[in-house]
Amino acid sequence: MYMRDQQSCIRVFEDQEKIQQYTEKINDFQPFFGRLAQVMDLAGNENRLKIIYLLREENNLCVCDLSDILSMSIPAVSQHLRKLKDAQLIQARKVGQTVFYSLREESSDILHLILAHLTTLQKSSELAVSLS
Amino acid sequence: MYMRDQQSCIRVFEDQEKIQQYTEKINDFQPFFGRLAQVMDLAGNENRLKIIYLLREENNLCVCDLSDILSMSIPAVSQHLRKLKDAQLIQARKVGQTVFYSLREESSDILHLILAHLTTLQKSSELAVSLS
DNA sequence: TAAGTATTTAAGCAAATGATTAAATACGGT
DNA sequence: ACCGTATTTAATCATTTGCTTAAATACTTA
Repeated sequence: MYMRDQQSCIRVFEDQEKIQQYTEKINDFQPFFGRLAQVMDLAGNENRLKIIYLLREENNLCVCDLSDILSMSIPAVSQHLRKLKDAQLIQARKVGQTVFYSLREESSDILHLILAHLTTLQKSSELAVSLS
Repeated sequence: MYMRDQQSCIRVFEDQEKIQQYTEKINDFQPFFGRLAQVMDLAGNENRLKIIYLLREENNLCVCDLSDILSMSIPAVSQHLRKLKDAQLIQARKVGQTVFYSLREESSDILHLILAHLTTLQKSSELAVSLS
């Protein structure tokens, strides 16, 4: 009498073909899922999301500005900016001793969708307020 | 001679008014940032992103199906599903001893934008392949 | 070249994450 | 009632995250 592997699926009624089809699809588009998940993960931190938002609103903010607006320490902001830069979502431009950050034009398409969505939410919220 | 707080900003040339304006804006829309970051964070895990994608393609998949397709252990899948359910992004329907999961209609708007974007990437990728 | 300012980097740490394994629960058929 | 199947839950653990503090770097100006 052998011990069954409790961790795997046993069910009889499964659409083996459909499973196979999706397995392939997932594999084929693996790079998309990887990059997309990376961007979402970065935007999934509230402070980082705010940074992204602010950089879109005002395209040249320095570390100090972000620190003031978000009430975060300078190193904390700097470390978030580094991650965003490593992922090619933002770029830095140094002027004197000040470093201005901005969104990269070629940053992820999905980032622009997200930002556009945020703006939509804001607009509709402002409308609601102005009507009340 | 007092010790200056190295952690805060000192600069003279700052647009105090702009800083103030954005500080308020960020505060006003805090709930949006919170929810949006939550959704992005959930979608920011590659396996979870794939689960979301699959649930959109095939609206009734059980834990076993997802486990098979993604080559993940059943408990791992189950725990991801729990997080998505807690965040109101998906729902469960029990039939016998099988639990079918599906995207909630009222799930986040941004989730649909993201999925639509994924589909777009796929389509253009398939087109590229078919032309080559 | 010394002092001040803006930023980055490094080290340390508490908390969160995502998996694994084992046990519990729920339901169906015999 | 018992056994098998589907799923969840709990305990555990290594890894990652995001902050803090302190030190290093870079640039400006007196």
